[in-house]
Parts: sequence; structure tokens; C-alpha cells
Amino acid sequence: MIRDSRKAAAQLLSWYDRHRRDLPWRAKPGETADPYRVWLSEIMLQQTTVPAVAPYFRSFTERWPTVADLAAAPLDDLLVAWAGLGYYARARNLHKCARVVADGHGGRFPETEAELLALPGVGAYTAAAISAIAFDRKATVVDGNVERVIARIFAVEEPLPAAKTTLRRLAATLTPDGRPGDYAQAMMDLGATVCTPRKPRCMLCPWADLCDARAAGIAEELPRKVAKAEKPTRRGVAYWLLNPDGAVLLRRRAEEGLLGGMAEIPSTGWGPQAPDAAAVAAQAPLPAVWKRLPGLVRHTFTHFHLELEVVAAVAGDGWRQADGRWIPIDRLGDQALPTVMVKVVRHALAHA
DNA sequence: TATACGTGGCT
DNA sequence: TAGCCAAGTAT
Repeated sequence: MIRDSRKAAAQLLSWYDRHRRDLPWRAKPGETADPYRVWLSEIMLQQTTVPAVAPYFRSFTERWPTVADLAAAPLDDLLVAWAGLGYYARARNLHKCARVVADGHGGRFPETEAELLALPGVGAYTAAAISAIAFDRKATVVDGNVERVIARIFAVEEPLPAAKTTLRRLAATLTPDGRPGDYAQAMMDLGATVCTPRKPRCMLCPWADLCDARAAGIAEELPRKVAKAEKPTRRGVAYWLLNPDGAVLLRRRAEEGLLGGMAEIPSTGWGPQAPDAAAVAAQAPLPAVWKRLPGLVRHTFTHFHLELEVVAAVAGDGWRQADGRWIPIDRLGDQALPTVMVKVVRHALAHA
């Protein structure tokens, strides 16, 4: 039970001062935060773990040290650099947002949540995080970590996502006036390192004494969540096509939707049933003698499983007619290939 | 409110 | 192994 929210915030900040983590995007004590780096890291960290983000953050900031540099870059350069990190709409919105900030805000990020919220790719969480961390303005930052911490200390039994409104309201009651940036990061660090989804380290928690869920012995059960729908399986056939020079045919996916704007090995549509021989011939990028490679490429997206067969062929005289770009095999690493397509390439190289 | 949108690590 | 989960946003 929280009897004194100011005391609770002070306890958390004290814990943070003693356990502050050194992360690539985090200003050291006494340093001034760089809004560009805060923004970039927050976009990358959306639904993505710290270890996955770290190398991407380093390469982006080395190559594009300012938001103006990022705004001046071609979108395709960002997509290549983002390849493998996932949720590619983030990269497209990153580029849009950089241009809005560079062209519409004189190269400076706005400081208020309302203005930040208007930027592409910036939602409620990210707007609050940037305002608090980059500008030290009071804001209630609510991400998955904060939802979990709040659900536990107040023993909120209502399942997510319905509980979101309640959790946000409760979180706001604890937000202190002082040190907004440190407090926001402290809440998230507490969730990431102590108040973890499984096996929470309550013995190390600065809020153990006031945690209702711990008192009730249900900390690990919270927050409750409604069961997720089962993932369907979709199936298709990918075409590994070489030209007489040994280059591979790649295509650019549609700008919107799944893997929007990214490169791909051409394939049939992905449906519940694997396409039959007639469909494989009909959807092929060129008429050719297609040889089925052994095995399957399996990949799981957020909302479905994918199973791809791979067929291979060498294009004949009409190879220039194919829709797409011919890429030498040793240049595939420079393309904006999402992980599922990297798997297809590896599979083809291993079996063709 | 519900759904689309990636990936890799952990259990 | 199969499922869960991570600093969410857009529609």
C-alpha cells in the first residue's frame, strides 16, 4: 500500500542512483541528454530488447550523428541499416520524422508531449519518454515495464489490455515533480532488472515493503493478460533465380504493410495451402525449369507462422525481362533483406 | 477495441 | 519444442 508517493519516488530514485546501468544511449551523470539520441534509441527500443538494439544504435549514430544527417539520407540507406531489427514501419517513420524535425522544426525536437505526439512513429509512450529523458520535463512514462510494476505494487487483477487505463492513472499518482528523466528510466530499469515478468527479484526491490502483490503472494502472476489468438500457418514458394552472370533476382516489396519497402526473394503469395505446380509456374518471375530444393524455410512473424519451399532455376536468354534487380551473390549483404529473406538466401546457398 | 506489424532470446 | 516476451504505433 502506497501511503506516501513522494517517499516512494525518493526510494526508487535512490535505488536508481545506486544501480544505474551504462547504456549506449544514456547520458552519464552530469551530462546533458541529446534529444536525437534519446529519440533514436526510444524508436529502436519499441518492442525490442536492449542487446538487439545496441549494435544498431551504434552504427546509426556513427553514420548519422545528427537528425539533419538522417533526414538527408535516402530512405533505402535507412532500410538497409535497419534490416534485421524488425518492425520496418519504424524505419520508414524514422525517416519521415527526421525530415519533419529537420525541415519543420529547424532541426530541434519539440519538448512537449503534445508536440512530440504529432511526430511520425511517436506514440504516447515515446512522447512521454523523450519529454522526460531528453528535456527533463515531468511526464508519466508507461511502457510494458511500468505496467508490470504498477500492476504489482497496486495488485491490479484486471487483465491487460483492458487494465491499461487504470494502470496509467495509478502510475501518474506516483510520478514526482523532480528528476523526471531519472524517474522514468528508474521505473523502466526496475521492471527490466528486478520486477521481471518471471521470477521477480523481490528481495532486491526498493518497493518490496509497499508492494501489494508481494504481500498477497501473487507478484509473479501479475499483470494478468487475456489469452492470445493462435497463430495460423501460411505457406508459399520462393524463387531462387540466377542469371548467366550468377546474380540473383531480388524485388522491392510494396511500400506499406508487412516488410514494407524491404528487399525480397520473389515468391508466390502466402496462403493457407502451399501452391500447386500450376500456381508455382504461373507466378514465377520468368518461365524456367524450376528445381525444388530439399527442406523448408520456417519463420514466425508476430501474427502467423510461415513455411516457404524454395525452387531454383538459371534464367535463359530472356533474363533481362524479369521484374526486379539482379544482385551479385557477394553483394546480398548490402541489401535491405529482412531476416526471413536472409533465411531463404542461406537455404538456397546451402542446397542449390 | 482489435488487428497488423519482426525478431531473437529464454524457458 | 513451442510459447512467451521486449523501452509500442498506426489504423
